[in-house]
Amino acid sequence: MAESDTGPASTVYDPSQIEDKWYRYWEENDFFKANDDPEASSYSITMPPPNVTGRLHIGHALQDSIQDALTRIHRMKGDETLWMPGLDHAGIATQNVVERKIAEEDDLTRHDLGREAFIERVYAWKKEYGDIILRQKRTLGDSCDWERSYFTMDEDFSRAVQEVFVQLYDDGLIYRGDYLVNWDPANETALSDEEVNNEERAGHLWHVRYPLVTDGDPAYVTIATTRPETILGDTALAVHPDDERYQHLVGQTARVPVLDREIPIIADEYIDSEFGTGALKVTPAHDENDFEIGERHDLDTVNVMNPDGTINANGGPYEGLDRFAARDQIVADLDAEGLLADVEEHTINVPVSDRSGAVIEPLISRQWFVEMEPLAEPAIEAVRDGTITFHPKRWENEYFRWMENIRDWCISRQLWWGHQIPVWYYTDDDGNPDPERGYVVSVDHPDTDEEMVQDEDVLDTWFSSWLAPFASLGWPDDTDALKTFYPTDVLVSGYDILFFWIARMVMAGYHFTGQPPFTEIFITGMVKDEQGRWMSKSLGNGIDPIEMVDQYGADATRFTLTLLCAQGQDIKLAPSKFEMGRNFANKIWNAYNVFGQFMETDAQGHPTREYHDPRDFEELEMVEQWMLHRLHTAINDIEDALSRYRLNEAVSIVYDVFWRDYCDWYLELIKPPYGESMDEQVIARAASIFETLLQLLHPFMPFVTEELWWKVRPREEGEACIVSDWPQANDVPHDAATHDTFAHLQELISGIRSIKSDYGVGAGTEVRTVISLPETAIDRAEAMRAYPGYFEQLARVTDLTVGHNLEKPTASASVVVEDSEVFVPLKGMIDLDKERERLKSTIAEKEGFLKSVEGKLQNEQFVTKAPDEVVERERQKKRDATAELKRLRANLADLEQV
RNA sequence: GGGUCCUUAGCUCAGUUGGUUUAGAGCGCCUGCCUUACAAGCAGGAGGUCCUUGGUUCAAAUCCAAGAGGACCCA
Repeated sequence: MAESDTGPASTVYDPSQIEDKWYRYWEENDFFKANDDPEASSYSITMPPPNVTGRLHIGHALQDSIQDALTRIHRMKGDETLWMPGLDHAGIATQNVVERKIAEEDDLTRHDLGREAFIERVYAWKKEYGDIILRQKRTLGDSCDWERSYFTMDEDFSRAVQEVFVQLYDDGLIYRGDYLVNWDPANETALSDEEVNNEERAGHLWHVRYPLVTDGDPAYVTIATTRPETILGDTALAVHPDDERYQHLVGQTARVPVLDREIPIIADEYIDSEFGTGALKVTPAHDENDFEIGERHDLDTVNVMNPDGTINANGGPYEGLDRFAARDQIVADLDAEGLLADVEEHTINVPVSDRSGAVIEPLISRQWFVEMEPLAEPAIEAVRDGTITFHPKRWENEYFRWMENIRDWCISRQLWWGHQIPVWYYTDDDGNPDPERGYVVSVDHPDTDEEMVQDEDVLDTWFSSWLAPFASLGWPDDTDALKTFYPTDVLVSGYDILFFWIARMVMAGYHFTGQPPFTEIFITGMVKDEQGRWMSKSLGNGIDPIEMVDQYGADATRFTLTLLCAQGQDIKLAPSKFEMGRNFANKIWNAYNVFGQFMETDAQGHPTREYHDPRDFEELEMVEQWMLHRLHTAINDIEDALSRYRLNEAVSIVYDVFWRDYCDWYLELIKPPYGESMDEQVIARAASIFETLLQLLHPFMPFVTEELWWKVRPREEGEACIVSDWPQANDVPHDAATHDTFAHLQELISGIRSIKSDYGVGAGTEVRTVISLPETAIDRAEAMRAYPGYFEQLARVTDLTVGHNLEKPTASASVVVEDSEVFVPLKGMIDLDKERERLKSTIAEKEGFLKSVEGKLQNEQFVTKAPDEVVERERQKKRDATAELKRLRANLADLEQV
């Protein structure tokens, strides 16, 4: 915070004074509520349901800022608008945090508690953190329909999940089997391919000698492995059939080192003769490629690992050792026995659990899978034919690549927290599932006399959240909510969950509803820290959005994030960035006072009477006409930016028109002299334009705009900014000719200010100014004569002479603006050398410009091939520059004579 | 190994389908201002081989190719 020694007149905007008040007001008036009305023109967004593991992070704030802006815009446009909130149970992540909590607080494991008691603890956690997150979203100003809020473990939602499982099973798309899966030994559960990341790590390539059973030369086959512990599960050695080095060995038998088990030597095309020694050990139970080789050659499958990553009884002497301890021990033993031929440094790709960070073990396990290819087909087609569009478009490539190479989805998890799989087993006498007797797939307990037990495992979290767009609206029932709001309009999310969630939702949408879940996909960049690193708890470099709201205000936080979010680029963020938004909110707040201080208001600051019909724009001053034209243009530009999902552009347009045009020029000019009052008509128009600007700003800065909305004129109860009509460009009068004249005048004023600054004449010092125009510029001259006050107000020009082809007064500084010349007599203050330098540098600049324009025009190719309008534009530039140069040189020559 | 993105002012980044002056913003910097809305502000300034090299074109920050550096995704 900068220390402030400002006087009592200083009014600093304090967001904390008003934000809660307005949020409560909006909620109490049901403004966020969407009505089911299948006939209505509707707009809907499914909020990516945050998971209940923790607090909101800055990425949520970014995505919410965008979604809420879209929501508010469409609400103002009169659409029946629904922003659908929800919470995700986040199976494995939530189970992890609760396990950690009970370990820390009570020194218990979930097994100590038992399933039921543990689930109770998870629900307690969910209650606490779910509430925190929803409260935090309110703090941001999210205008979602909270009454519809769902949780993926709710009864209704769970029912949808179970129905989907049954339906897919009936469709023949769910199957169960023993396959090699990604096993997370820390969580002791299977994971999907998407939950596994490959990391490059420094490792070793151990060359190991496998003794041949048959005597002879050589006595060994040497293989290379990166995971010696898997030697325990070897069931063959393999070489390439064309590899001459090994052909004679095929069909022989080798001995597994350390264990002394006998295994065959086989030939398989898969072997890469170039890698390692060209001979491969085959461990079907612990390697995907080996598994396939095993299938082809009908090899034994020996699993040597327990679910917790320790070696099991098949590992003989190594039983009970952790896999990495076993690795070290085996290497040591091999070395001792002289079976370790070589050790190389080797970079290996290690699969790592996205959740626990543990090294993943490929393990054969009985799991449930979804066959994905049939689901992918319509999802691919929808993007291909443009039914669904990505913004930015390039993400389509990622989507296609994944969809077209899709692999079956392992959906069962050996966890307690989640949707229990709707599969029921017949039991044996002890009440345990009897594998011989089979199972029934059913949402409810099958309708039989005997007791059946449900599958203990739960479903992958994403197997529920992929249903969000329709399950949140009541599917599988054919509800009015579904009819009104489904398909939804746009999905806003980060690319980190493109496959996990977004792509799967498209598949689910088509398969279960026959429709796309949404038609636009807005992919945001990710928020990184100042150095471009991912924000993480371990690095402690995260930015807490709620802290930012406390410090800078929700409006500032939202504004800044939206402004920085350009077309899917990652955002490097530092807390200081929010100053931009805070300063802007403060600017808006203070701008109101310019005219607001002259309004008659009640104790709340609300006007007590209507000043003017805001649509009556008769007899406008030049600056007012100019301002309206700027506003008109801005509305059009914003609309255009929004249609292309360029929210950062929209925000930047409204920022500029508010600050640069409305505040810097318009307000400065309508401000009355000290002590005088403001004309009522002027107040009314200022308030009216301000009102429209508030509406344009509202979707991005809802609080400060709502607060001021009530201060610009008397309102009926409920006539809030949030539900006001979105501004239409054509409702704003616009006159391009006046606009141009004023724009020219702005340049002249800037010129005068520039001269004053260059000569150290205080901005407040009064000066005389002569403006010379060509005879043809009669209208412009008249306009300037009509508004000498503009020059006085903005440049302290107290004596303005406007004429045609006027003489330059002696000892004056000059600027040339297009066809106009501005002379500021500065008797006694002018420094001739300095003025010469000024003019010379301007001339040099202009000459360079003229030269480049002439270069183009002298190019015959350009003149013949470029479009006429482009050539004409260049010719105009040449004429203008030539004329300006003439005046500049004349001014210089004039100086030389002194 | 395959793919995507990024490289523009001291810093962080905008820059639509190539042509609006010789490229913009915020922050920072320099000068002057507590000018009765705002010092979280106002006015005026300085500051750029648009990564490099080729190519396409009348015209390239923008399109194409190669290279350099960085980030990410997939295998």
